[in-house]
Amino acid sequence: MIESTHREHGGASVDERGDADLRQRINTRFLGQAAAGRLHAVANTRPYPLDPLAPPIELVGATMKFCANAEIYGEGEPAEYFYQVVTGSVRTFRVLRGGRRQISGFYLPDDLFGLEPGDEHSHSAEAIVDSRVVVMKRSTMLCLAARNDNIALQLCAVARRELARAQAHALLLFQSAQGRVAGFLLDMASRSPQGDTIELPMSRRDIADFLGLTIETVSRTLTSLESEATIALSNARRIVLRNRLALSQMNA
Amino acid sequence: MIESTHREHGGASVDERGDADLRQRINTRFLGQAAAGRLHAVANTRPYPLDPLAPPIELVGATMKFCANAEIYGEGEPAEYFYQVVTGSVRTFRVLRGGRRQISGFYLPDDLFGLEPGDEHSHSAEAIVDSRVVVMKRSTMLCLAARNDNIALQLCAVARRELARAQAHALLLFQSAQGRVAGFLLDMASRSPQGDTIELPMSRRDIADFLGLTIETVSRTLTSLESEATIALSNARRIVLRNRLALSQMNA
DNA sequence: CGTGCAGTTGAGCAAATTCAACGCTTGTGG
DNA sequence: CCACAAGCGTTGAATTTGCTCAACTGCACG
Repeated sequence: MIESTHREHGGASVDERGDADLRQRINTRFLGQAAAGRLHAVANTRPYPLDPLAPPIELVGATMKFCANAEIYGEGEPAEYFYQVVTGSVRTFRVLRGGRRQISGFYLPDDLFGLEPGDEHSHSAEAIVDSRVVVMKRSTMLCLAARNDNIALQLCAVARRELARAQAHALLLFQSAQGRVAGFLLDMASRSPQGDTIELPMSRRDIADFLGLTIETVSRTLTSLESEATIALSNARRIVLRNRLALSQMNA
Repeated sequence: MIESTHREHGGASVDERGDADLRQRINTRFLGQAAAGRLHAVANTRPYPLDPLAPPIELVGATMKFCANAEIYGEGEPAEYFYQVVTGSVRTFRVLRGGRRQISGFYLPDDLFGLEPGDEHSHSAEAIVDSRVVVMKRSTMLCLAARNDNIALQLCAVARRELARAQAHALLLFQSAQGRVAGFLLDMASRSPQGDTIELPMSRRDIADFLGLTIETVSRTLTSLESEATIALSNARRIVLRNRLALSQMNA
């Protein structure tokens, strides 16, 4: 009964094998979530049909589904879990004074996220498109880490990777609009399974809020790059890199 | 003989208790350093008199002295050590295409630095003013960590703090010139021992390269803040916060 | 066949950079 | 002691960049 309720209202579902505590938390979280309607995230938050297939549990945790724009966690909440994208994609962000939004990272399949410097989330996380996410209890991981040095060091490695990502982001923000877009495209391409073809899951607004630009500037920069034959825009969400060298020269 | 050589040419010295391996490395490093003369860091790199007093070793390591603008480590070098500021201050940075420089962080007494995501330094580090720095061998720390879970978790904590710092930096870079300067001042004040009075160790160029602005914009913004009575500039390197509220409103 | 949303394009404007000059302090040498 | 060069910081004017506001296109959905 509880499960059917959150399926109708929450935009998130948990596979059957999740433990009771986790399910409880998920229900309390997502019952109130659809009504939140935060900035830029009001549309398309509809119930999502429960996937009958249980996806493989990659680590200690349960797999959850989030439909597009559903909140995974919110800024200020206690950071009790780690997350890993299975399918789909996720954005993490903060909302600044004046309603502006800073997206701090995009997470694609296999990426880990939710590792916060403190005990509570300094960012919010939302699914960009319908996504499956593995949820791991942080205390369980730390408990394992206490018994297994290797896991502790792996956690360390995750933190360091996240640090590298944040530094790369700062590097992007140092540059001109063209440099930022070029760097973003190169990064996305390096994470894309299809080499030079990028399938963007996120909107222009997301890109703009990640790069610290306006959607107009992002759009103009992309069309300018296309007119120079540096990239090709098959459609708005599908970009092919035609001249990586030119892009890297704009970036660094 | 080796020691006298590096004292004359290197701008760095190591206290007597440093182990032989460390001394060897330091000598090879700093013999060639004075001639490097990198961007923005050519002036005032003279020999520094050896301090006869051995400062307390706070962690597993040796204390070294660096005179103003001396290089502590360089981008691309293997990251074999962690560092902690004892006195003075340190900047870490990368040099971008076109000769621009991105300062990624300022480190004041007690701050740890040199924790890199990979096995080699992704940034360079330089003393801003004459400084004393504790140097700890990374492998020693990791070895300790392997035997002591607590140390492993502490290393994790350091990484997470560094992550928070990088995220805060990205947040700064998202804002207007005024917002960046305001955020910078608030951060420096929060790390200052004297409350509202900030004694800046770094030049306008350093600040500009940290905030992604030009020195002119930094200067203009500061004088503008002073004319609004938000801050007072006793002299160029000494700033007093007069209206923290106004600053925080500009920042977030 | 509208309606609504995402994306693009254009014109005018504000913000920050560039280029240039100037003041202040400091250290050097006559 | 003064003259003077060198750095650092500030100020001004012109230019460039990216933003704001607005219109318009294309596509998906009902």
